[in-house]
Amino acid sequence: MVKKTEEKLCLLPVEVLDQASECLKVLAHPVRLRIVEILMQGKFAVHEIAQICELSPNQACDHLRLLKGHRLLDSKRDGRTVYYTIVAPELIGIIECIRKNCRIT
Amino acid sequence: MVKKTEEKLCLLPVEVLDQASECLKVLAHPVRLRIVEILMQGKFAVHEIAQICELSPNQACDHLRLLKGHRLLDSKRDGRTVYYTIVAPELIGIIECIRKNCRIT
DNA sequence: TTGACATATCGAAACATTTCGATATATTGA
DNA sequence: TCAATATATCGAAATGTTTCGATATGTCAA
Repeated sequence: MVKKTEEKLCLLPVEVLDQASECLKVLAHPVRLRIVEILMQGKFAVHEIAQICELSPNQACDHLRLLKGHRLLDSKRDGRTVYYTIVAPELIGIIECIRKNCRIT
Repeated sequence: MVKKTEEKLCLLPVEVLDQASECLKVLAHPVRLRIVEILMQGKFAVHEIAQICELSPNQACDHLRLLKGHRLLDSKRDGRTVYYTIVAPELIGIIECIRKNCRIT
C-alpha cells in the first residue's frame, strides 16, 4: 500500500528541497521580505532601504549581506553608495504568492 | 528623494509580512516541504508520512504538529489512524514556485 | 481487560539566529 | 590629509529551533 503510493508520488529530489528550505529560511523574516518587496521596484541604496524599513544602517546592511550571501541579491558600488538588486527570480514568485494569499494590495 | 520613492512604493502591511514570515519559517525545512509535497496528493496517515520521509513516527508527528499548529494542515482521526491534509492554500503556491524555479519534475 | 499498534507530548542538550553596539573600511570634497 | 558620509564587519548576549529518547494517550481486536 505504501509501495503503491510511493510509485504514484512524484517528489522533488532532496537536494532541491534542501536548497529551497535554505532560501525560505533566509526569506522568513519580515524585514527581509520588505527588502525584497522594495527591490522588486528597482535598485536601492543601503541607506534608502534602512530609511524605508526604519532600521539603522548597520542593521540594513546585515540583512542585505545575508541575502547577498545566499545569492538572492547582488550589489554594485557607485561612488560611496552601494545599490542592491534582486538576482534570484524565485523571490518574485514568493512575494507574488504572499500578495495573492492575503488579498491586500 | 526618499519621500518620492516612498510615495511610489506600494508595500504590504507589516502584519501581512509578519504572518507570511511565520509561515515561511515553518516551511523552511526540507522535511516539512516534503510533507507538504506529499499532502498535495491527498490525505496521508502519520505512519505513511514517516515511512516516505524516512522518519521515526514521533519525528513525523512533531513536524505535522508544528504545521497544524500554524493552521497550515488539519487532521482527522479514523479509528487509530490520523490523516493529515493541507488547509492553507498558499502552501501549494510555494511548492509550485519551488518546482518552477528548479525545472526538475 | 490485555496486548499491539498508531499517534502525541515532553524535556533538554545541541545548535542556529537575531539584535545591536562598537568599530572598521571606502569614497568624496574641501 | 581631514572631516563627513556611506557601508561593512564583528562580537556576544538573548532568544529560538532541532532532534530524539522517554513516556503518555487513544483505539481496536481478542
